Amino acid sequence: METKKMAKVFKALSNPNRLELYLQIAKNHETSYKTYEGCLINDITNSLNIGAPTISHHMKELTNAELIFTERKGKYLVARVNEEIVNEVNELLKLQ
Amino acid sequence: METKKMAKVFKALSNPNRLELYLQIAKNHETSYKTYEGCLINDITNSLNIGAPTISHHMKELTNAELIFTERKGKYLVARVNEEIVNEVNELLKLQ
DNA sequence: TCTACAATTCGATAAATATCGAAGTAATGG
DNA sequence: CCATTACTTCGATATTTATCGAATTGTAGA
Repeated sequence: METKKMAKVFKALSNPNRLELYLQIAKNHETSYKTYEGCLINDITNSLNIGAPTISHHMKELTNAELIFTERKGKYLVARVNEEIVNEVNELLKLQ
Repeated sequence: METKKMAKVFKALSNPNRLELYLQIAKNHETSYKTYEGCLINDITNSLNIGAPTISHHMKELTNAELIFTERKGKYLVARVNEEIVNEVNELLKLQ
């Protein structure tokens, strides 16, 4: 991948609250690997110390960097990590 | 590592020019693994399309995020990646 | 249909940031 | 010493960004 796109991914992870948001989405990915339906954003909103508009903004950034996919389930928003791009990041940062 | 420190690392990599700078330092790390003395910043300055003051600023950001170590060799500045922190980043991003 | 809840949009604002040119420092080699 | 080269510091600026409150949209359930 080109540097510019990668930089965008890193920028998406560069804000503490947004990184926390991403990590919770990724964590949920792990814990419910088999029956994975996605992570409920509403749960995260209640645990992070920022308002809903800001969460919404951060979600857009993560989506825009293609780190996650989102989908509406009824009145809830669910998110899943984009494994492919995360693997690319890991490749880029791997030493030797 | 705490999220806040990690976010700082990602922020350091979030600018295209600075990411390029880091990647060149990391690449030099690979190619001269045995006899590694560090990467000459002057070579990079000539290959990137930004001025010396900006390079200097970016170097400070990378250093501040502890992604690299720098050392003066005569009139040149040399840099080496901080393997430890890069490994931590990889751990954090690893899926499952 | 009314209420409650989840999420988004909008507009505003304070803070951070990338970049530059000019001037300064420091080291090298004549 | 003097000139050259490498890098840093400073001050300025235009742009981006994180966050908020208020208002809005959308969904579910009574």
